Amino acid sequence: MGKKKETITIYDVAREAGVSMATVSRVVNGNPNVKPVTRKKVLETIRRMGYRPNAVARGLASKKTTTVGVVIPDISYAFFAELTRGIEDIANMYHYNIILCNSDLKKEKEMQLIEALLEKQVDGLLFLGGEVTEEHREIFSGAQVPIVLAATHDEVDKDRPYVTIDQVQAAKEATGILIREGHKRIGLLGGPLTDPIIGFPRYQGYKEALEEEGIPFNENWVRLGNYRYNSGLEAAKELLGMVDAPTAIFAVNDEMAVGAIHAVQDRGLDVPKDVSVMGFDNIPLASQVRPLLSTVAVPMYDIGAVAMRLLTKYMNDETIEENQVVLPYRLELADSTRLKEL
Amino acid sequence: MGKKKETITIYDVAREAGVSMATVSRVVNGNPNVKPVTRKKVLETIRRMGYRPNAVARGLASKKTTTVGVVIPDISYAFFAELTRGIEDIANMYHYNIILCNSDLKKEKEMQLIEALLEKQVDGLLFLGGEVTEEHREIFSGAQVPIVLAATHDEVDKDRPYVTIDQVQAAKEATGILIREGHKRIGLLGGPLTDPIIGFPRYQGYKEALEEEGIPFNENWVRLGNYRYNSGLEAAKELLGMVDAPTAIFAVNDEMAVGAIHAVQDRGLDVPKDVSVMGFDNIPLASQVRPLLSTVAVPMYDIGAVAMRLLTKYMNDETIEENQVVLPYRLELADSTRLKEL
DNA sequence: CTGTTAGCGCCTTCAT
DNA sequence: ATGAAGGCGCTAACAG
Repeated sequence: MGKKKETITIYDVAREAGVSMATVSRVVNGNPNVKPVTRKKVLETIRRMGYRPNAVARGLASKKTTTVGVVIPDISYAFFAELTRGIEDIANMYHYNIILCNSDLKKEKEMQLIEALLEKQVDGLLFLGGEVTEEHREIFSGAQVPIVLAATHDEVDKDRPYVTIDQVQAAKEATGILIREGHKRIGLLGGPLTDPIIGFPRYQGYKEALEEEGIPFNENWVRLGNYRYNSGLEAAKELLGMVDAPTAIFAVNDEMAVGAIHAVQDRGLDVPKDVSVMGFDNIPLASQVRPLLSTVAVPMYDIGAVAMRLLTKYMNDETIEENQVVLPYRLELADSTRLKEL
Repeated sequence: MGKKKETITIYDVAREAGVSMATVSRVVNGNPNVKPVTRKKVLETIRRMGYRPNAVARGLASKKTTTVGVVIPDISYAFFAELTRGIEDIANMYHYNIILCNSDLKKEKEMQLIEALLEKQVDGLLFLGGEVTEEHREIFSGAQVPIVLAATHDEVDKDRPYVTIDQVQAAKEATGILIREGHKRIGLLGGPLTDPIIGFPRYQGYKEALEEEGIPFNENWVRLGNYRYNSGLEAAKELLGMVDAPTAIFAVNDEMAVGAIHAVQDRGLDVPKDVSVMGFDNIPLASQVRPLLSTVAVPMYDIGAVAMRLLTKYMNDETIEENQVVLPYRLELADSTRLKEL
């Protein structure tokens, strides 16, 4: 493990090949200004000596690391794992590597991570999923590299690039499905209302849908969870235990929605006959449950991919036409609701 | 975005603070050999100037990047996401960052990624989940940094550090549960038998369990999938359609197991009354299904955490007592099987 | 405790 | 098409 063999440098290769460092450097970097014969010779001695370019040295000299930082709430959430896959695929395609950091949505940790990433001279930064506060804006603006938000946006800095979906509208439409099924008592399994990215907007959409259709809004039918299965299960249990229990439940994410389905079933009731359930996100779980979950299909992979692509444009000084992208979502009506057509 | 402000270096700070670069460096790195007054002064001008250390330069000079490479099959698999979380947490604890790469188990891509990671001078490497071939051994042995395997091991190089579980034994015990429930016709939803890490060993365990108990092994009850939900669903459908259909199914991972549960239910049968189902891994999905899935609880997070911890020991030249760790697993008997006690 | 001095390995003009 | 030389920003002896 980790034998300290003498590291062989570009200089060694140059000497061995009878050329200068500059020439070796050119060959390594695919600079066309090298006579084919020379190139061949260098390439050969590189292989023979087992030379491996030192990207750190290159980074110092060229001021580019071909590495981008990714700050994400929690990779063990299916939603973010999917998104990260999109990021990594595109990064890989453009020959970037990603340094992945979990923030757990802790502001202090986020700051720390961003700082560390910038010290490591990443060529760009992707910030996912959390609220963008004044402190964020401060450190962002002090960065000398492009920063793109994914699955979130900045309420204040209207110029900050981002890629996301229209949360309010999607939640509104999802709720609308339940309304059009004829439900009057529609429960909400929400996230923290202090969460300006997911929790609040989706709650907002729910409320707006009710208002628009003149359906009474009942505070008691709103339960706030933490986006996890168990919180959905428990909250739904409470809802179903009420005398005027809801006949439909809109959960602001799929995990909670599946929890709700099971709460209904555990009570001996049927989904969607007795209670309709609508989710949000369309993580794999949505199609790994019975009945199949109706949900808002969020293009998770694409959000990551598009955000990363946008970042590469910044990093390469390409002209960018649209730096704030709102991706389309789609209602995926399956078996946990009764309406099958939009 | 990315304003090219003049980068301020350690030299600028030194000049401004009226000390030498060395002193600033000492302060930045927490070297105790600095008079408190001096330290304070330096710290102050650092803050005032907004100096941010350049980790790339530091890496070149110190030959340490405090970054480790992680090659993983696919972050969108719950199993690996969980594992990665363990890795990242420990990495973070020891002030390392991780460069995450998805290999999709493609050997060529793996080689490429490892090469790139080594060029980036990672201080160590974690290789997850795939087969270790001769080519792997070659590049591993050429690396000047420690490399540890997680959730896999090397059949040939008996010294290569790893952290995993006893796949065969676990599969054997899982199958044993089904046998002790009285089943004689036990189906297997396996992975590719060419996969020496998961597919084959778990198949092996299944077979051994049958043999030991004198239960007939029937080729027809063995279906190989790709570890995904749908492949489990489809394969189970086939099994259930047979005239001598199995009365119990052992799936070598949870996704396929849940697919099997649904295949049974979609057929109007009951789990576990008509068919028992046993999974493997204990990903969150196992407890987000009805009936709750009985499974082999693999300490995914711990595998990642322990592997990373082991790697830090190598990187810091700590004495390490055990460099090949076989973590314990646990049978988690829930509602998809009938046996409740071991 | 603090300063001086070499590099670390490579890129990048600038000559040739 | 190729070589020479000066950094990139920081760490690490080595003096003092």
